[in-house]
Amino acid sequence: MPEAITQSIQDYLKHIYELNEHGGAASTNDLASRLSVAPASVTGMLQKLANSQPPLVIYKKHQGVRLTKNGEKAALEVIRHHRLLETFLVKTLGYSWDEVHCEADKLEHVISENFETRMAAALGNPTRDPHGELIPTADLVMPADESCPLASLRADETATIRRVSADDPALLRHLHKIGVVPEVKITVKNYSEFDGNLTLQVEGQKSNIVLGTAVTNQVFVEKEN
Amino acid sequence: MPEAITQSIQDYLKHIYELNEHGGAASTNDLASRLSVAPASVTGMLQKLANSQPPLVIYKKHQGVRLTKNGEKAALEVIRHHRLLETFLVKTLGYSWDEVHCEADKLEHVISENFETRMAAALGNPTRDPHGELIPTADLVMPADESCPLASLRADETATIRRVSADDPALLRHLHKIGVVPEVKITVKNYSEFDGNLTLQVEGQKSNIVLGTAVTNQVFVEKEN
DNA sequence: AATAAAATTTAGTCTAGCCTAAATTTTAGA
DNA sequence: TCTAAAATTTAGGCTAGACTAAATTTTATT
Ligand SMILES: [Mn+2]
Ligand SMILES: [Mn+2]
Ligand SMILES: [Mn+2]
Ligand SMILES: [Mn+2]
Repeated sequence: MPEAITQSIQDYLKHIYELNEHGGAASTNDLASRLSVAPASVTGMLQKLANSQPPLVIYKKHQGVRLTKNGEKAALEVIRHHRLLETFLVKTLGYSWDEVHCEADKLEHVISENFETRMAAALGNPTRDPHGELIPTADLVMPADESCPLASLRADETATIRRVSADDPALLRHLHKIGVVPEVKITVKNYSEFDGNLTLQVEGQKSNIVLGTAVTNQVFVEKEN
Repeated sequence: MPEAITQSIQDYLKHIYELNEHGGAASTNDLASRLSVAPASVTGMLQKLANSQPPLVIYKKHQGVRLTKNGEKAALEVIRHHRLLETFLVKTLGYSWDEVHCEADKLEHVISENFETRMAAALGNPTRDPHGELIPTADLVMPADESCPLASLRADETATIRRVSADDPALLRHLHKIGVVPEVKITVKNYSEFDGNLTLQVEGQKSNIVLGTAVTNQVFVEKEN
């Protein structure tokens, strides 16, 4: 009797996936703040997910959680929905890339497999969403990500922007305005060792721009080979 | 402090609206069967809706409920979402008219006003959904319905099909196959006073068809003037 | 290694929305 | 008009998923 994967559980799994990608295990507090829920509530849910049949996470007290294979599949299902929806909203309904996140966050739990399939086909089975994030395949495999943080580049390096890992609509609008969007080529003109600022030449833009690490850590690029 | 209109409440209001349209007040049992919920649960919810601030229904024990103006607006909001979504699914994602109901029933609670507006614009502000049902306007007014049941026609009368008020996918597929869909002209060739069967000539179809009252009561037409 | 701070868990509550069983009210038929 | 059936309401309970406050464990700092 596999227990129902509710909307709430889908949100937990999605955020655990994203936290697992970077650091190792996902901590109670990180989950609480991402989910806007009290830490005690997270503990309760993690215990439930760990004891569900089949288990969706591996949980050891005070040491955070990791997804099991089952939990990962369920997470990738939601993430695929989310990223396909974002793409669909932009391409089909003319949303801008700073508006789509909220809408997709609600729709992702509600669409059927039929909807997913039709949407993917209508979009030509895209591999990235409007922010450049990779879309898990229909059989729920996350493609390998070859990109590195823009912050890690130094003077004279050239690279192509692949993805912007930011939710903040104001930042997204700003980046769009200065041309910092996926598939655009950039060249680092200067690196400041004091504050980590990068001076960039952006393909298609007249003047150079300077970005701090708060921004350059959220932009991911692939270096020229 | 206007209380939150949850997904569950939206479903209650939508079904109360539809029951109010036909008979007068909506009964506990009718609501229970439409919502697939125990009658006792309906009673509990009706009391809550009647006591909410502002009240969404007028409820007198043992006499069913009617929507208040506030309740009607909330119901029309959901119905507008539902019918626009059905239209969108057919026009944009290639769904057939027998598939859309389930999907729209989930999405109707989740889309934003932004989504609604963009969708309506993309579709050219349609006035009817794929089944011919009228779509409430953006300011939540339900257009007047001029149609009457096909079952009320008699021999030699000619009419245009306006809407098909059926959920059953199998029936919808059948009607589609025999060309009984909105905006098609039909002529009654024969009425059988014994079983109420109608023999119809359907515009664009080679041979006549015979339909029983179980079907002709769900098809609505406008007579030739 | 000791201790203060931070993170996490436990314990106890709450609410929405459902349920069943029993009681009551309405309605229809003789 | 009486009575049986149908409809509805009341009473009492349950579960998911949240919360707060208090207890405990881990981590960081001296
Ligand atoms: Mn899917
Ligand atoms: Mn995205
Ligand atoms: Mn609306
Ligand atoms: Mn419809």
